[in-house]
Amino acid sequence: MESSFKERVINIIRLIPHGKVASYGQIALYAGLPRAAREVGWILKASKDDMPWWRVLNNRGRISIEGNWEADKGLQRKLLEAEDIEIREDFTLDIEQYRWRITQEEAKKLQLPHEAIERIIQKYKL
DNA sequence: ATAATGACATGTT
DNA sequence: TAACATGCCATTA
Repeated sequence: MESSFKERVINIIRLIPHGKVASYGQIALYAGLPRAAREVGWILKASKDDMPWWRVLNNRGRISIEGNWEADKGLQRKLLEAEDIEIREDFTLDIEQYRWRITQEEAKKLQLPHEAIERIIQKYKL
């Protein structure tokens, strides 16, 4: 089953350009469910082959993959470093320095909910 | 149908 | 700054 929320999340993540990153909550906000950061994680896990999953981090600038994902954790750092993003020893980074911001044109093209647009403007200064 | 879980976020200590 | 609590909501059990 494919919810429109899921499709929006996938489309949004695909817009993140080389060398930029976004947080789970930020993606959820763009997709219209501001408090559904965890769902973005679910979608990433299920569709990691269809999008640049490594450009999505938690809002504290930390690579969140733990446990069984240890292998991918190292891979994520490698992929980010390959895009000239500096990662510290403890897998953290200065997310604000690299945070991607959606453009009005992109938001319009994705037909994001009007509510979402307002929240984006308020929080991330679209 | 209810309860637990999770690649999270935010506010309070 | 870091640990803990609470909120979220789709997915699992």
